[in-house]
Amino acid sequence: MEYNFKEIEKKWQQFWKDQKIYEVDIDKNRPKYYVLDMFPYPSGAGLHVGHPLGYIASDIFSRYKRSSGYNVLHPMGFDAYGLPAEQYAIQTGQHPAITTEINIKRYREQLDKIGFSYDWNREVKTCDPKYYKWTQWAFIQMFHHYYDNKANKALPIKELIKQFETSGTKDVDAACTKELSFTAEEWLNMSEKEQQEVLLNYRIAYLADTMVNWCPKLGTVLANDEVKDGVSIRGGYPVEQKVMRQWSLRISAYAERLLEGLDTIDWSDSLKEIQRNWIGRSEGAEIIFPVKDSDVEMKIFTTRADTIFGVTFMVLAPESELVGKIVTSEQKAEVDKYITDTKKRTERERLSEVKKMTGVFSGAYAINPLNNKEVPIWISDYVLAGYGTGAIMAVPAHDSRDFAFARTFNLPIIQVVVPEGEEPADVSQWDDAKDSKEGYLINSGFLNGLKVPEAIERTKEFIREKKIGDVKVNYRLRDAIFSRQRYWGEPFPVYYKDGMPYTLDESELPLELPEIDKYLPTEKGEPPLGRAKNWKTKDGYPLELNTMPGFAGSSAYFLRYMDPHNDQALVSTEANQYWQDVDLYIGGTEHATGHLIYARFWNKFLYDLGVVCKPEPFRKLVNQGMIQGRSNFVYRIKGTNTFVSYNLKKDYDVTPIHVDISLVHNDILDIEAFKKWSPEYKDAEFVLEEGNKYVCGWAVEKMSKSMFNVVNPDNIIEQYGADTLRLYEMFLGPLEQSKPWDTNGIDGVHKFLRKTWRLFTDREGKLLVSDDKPNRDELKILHRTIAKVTEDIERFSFNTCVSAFMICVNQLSELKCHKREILEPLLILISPFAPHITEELWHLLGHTSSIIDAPWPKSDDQYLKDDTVVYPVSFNGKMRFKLEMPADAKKEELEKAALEHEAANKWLEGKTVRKVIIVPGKIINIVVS
RNA sequence: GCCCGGAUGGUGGAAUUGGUAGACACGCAGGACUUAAAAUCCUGUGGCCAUUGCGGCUGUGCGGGUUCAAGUCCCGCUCCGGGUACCA
Repeated sequence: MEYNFKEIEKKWQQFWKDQKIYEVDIDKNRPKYYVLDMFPYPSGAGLHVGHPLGYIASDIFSRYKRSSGYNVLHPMGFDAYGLPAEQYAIQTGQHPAITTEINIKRYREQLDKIGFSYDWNREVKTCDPKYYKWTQWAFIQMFHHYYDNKANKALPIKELIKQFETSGTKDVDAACTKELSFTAEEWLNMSEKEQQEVLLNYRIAYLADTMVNWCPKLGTVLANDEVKDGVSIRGGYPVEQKVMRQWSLRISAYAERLLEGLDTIDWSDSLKEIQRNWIGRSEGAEIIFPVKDSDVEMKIFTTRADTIFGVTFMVLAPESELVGKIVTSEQKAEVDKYITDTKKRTERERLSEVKKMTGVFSGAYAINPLNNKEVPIWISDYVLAGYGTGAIMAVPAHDSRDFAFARTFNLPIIQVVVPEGEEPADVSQWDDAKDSKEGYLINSGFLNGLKVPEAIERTKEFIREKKIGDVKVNYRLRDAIFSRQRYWGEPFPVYYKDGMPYTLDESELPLELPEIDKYLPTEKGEPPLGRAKNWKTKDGYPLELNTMPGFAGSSAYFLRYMDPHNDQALVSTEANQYWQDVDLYIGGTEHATGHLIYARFWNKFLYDLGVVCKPEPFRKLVNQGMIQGRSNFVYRIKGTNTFVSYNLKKDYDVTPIHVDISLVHNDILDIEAFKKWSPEYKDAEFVLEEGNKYVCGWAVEKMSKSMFNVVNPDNIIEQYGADTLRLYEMFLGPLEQSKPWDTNGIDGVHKFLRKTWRLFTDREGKLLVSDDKPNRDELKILHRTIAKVTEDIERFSFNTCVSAFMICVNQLSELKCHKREILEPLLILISPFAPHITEELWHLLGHTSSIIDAPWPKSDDQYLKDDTVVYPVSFNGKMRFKLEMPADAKKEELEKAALEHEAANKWLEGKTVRKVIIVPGKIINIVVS
């Protein structure tokens, strides 16, 4: 009987399902281990071979941990809300819930065929009301909490109200949108509406007028991580800046904790670095510059307070509130025009014209508090309203943007830092600002002669003494815009009374997404929910029309898996205490600045509330590399329907066109199939090369439908089986590396499985396995494999595990070893990688329970050591011959044996031995000259 | 620009702490079995030179260095990939 993967895989997948093998529960007698995959967004295209890479790795690890005695939680679900389903709904009128359900079903079928050990009983879908009830619940909690900087955690907003009632803002130190100042009396005299407005300034989930990324084409605002290079990540549509009243989450309050937490978790350095950059902590000073002939003060943030004597002008962001207060009547017209002009520029235009400086003089002057000099205040969009105070002191000599601005508008430049080993230079000769990280100060009054770090300290002291500013830490991380003007997302549990937002009572959750007639904004320009009939509370108050963004549903799903059917809480204390946190999270690095920040924030908030017991949700995180596609091209001669083969194309003017890789084998085009592929090519003609072949070009690109290079796992499974797919994806190379999909090596791993099979049965299907005692050689092969594979799984080196299996099976085949004592442990080792074939053989050996619960074999040291060591003997570092010696040979014996070996003569002749280096068990190196 | 990765045969890759570079697999070449094919098995396979034999030289992107010994460590570059960018 040959290895029949089709029958075997179907049979055992059914068995696992029937026996509920993968369902887990709290078991206090066993340690827990939580292995999580980033759940997929179920797109219409289905899974391609890139998706399962991480899933296979995590599945191997889960099975390995389970076999090692852990109670393993390994769940899966679907990130089911999102833009593509809604865009599709707009085009077809089909309800996104229907397409989403169809796509999920297809994903599920594809996943099931690969043989994953998911506990599907714990499946979550973010669009399921039973699930999003808890997304809404968390939002309500955020609405009713504020961030207390003294306690350094979220506290109930009731506490803040109490403080307002007794002492106003006097002792309040809370994260807020705008610094407010009022007395208890003033607070008590405010109307309810005014009080609510004040509270929004402190709530962790708050509504405020903020500068947002507005994408007209998608008809919605986007968060910072959803925009790149001035266009939306989904769809690539232009994005502009606009002030809108939007929900935001005060994630910036957690910036420091999000940064510090990185030091406590086991993530790749690159991922941590991306998050650190995104959080963007910078230490500096806030300094107040009074405005001349006015009581307005200009507060600026700088990391280089020491260069303050080099300030020759100030710059305000066009959006800054100060602009209106300081602009002089003579300059007003010009300033207004500039502001209108900058508003019209899209984010993309701003970015593409980085080098071109624009700006306008405000007419006002600021006074440098250190030397009392007057400097002009300019307005320019190179200063961002959202960072720091939206105003800067410009030091053109040492900042290239300020330098460019000064040159454009002919403003003076004063050098204040001279780099080590240089002389003060003539600034008019410079073509860029001078680096000022190291050096000493000049033209700087009391700072003259000081080194940069000393000067920074002195300036800070001075600022504090004179009370003209303060030392301050700034973060780049902005609050997360949380509203989307979209249909297919979680509704906010919010209604409006007198224009102010209030949350629904928890008992009214979930607030279900209503049906609407069209998935488009209303005529009045309201979001799609404006079309819903009766979209109001039972008391008649209108409900929020925005929905939540994609990251809402994925921010706490890892907690829900711990207790997915609980309708009383997001997660019970008992379940959370047991499962605690994710021990291993595998997923792509593309979520570094989105999901992985939001989820950490969300978790920390719940930690502050005492809902969860761990401050960090993902203890270890491994990024799997991308599997890229290998695309093929045909070359059409411009203006014709004639295609020219790859090696002849240089003689023609051609356009490369992607061709579906299923029409190409080893880069040779199947011409007939190509003609049938599209009516456009029915009458195509071809210029062929030698052998009448049409050779295609190729490139490694992203795997995507539009490139016609998608490889579907179902086809591979059909041809080779799931076990081969699993092994091959691992064999391809290190998990974390990106690599193009190429089926060239797949025969090798398939052959390996057949070879493994043949250790157990002969051609007729008769079991060959015997109960004979294994000899030392066989035990050595086994135990070395156990040691190697165990170690390699622990360090996520799955590709080397596969080669270790191959070596082991090759050696056992050579020895014709069919002994149970060897083969049984070997099966267990292979089972996490190839669960189906090993389950079949396991049962053939007479077992009746699943191999997944067979205890992981332990290697025995006595088989790992050899009695002898084959020493490489080198002369001056070059290996010349090998010498077999007893493992316990002394250094002197080794030296003697090496020097007396006959092969050594040749290398010793006419030379003097200077030194002999012996590393026992490793190497002998003889230094001669 | 800045930050982080990476570069090893025809190909994917291995070498975990500085200690035999190229494991394992693909591909290729030759052979066995077979009427034939498939399947399977065996041999060879970095380059150059010598092949009558032992063998020798060279070789991990480039240039230098440390060391008895460097793919691995240090310095300087080149190229590729990723992140980020008027962040003061």
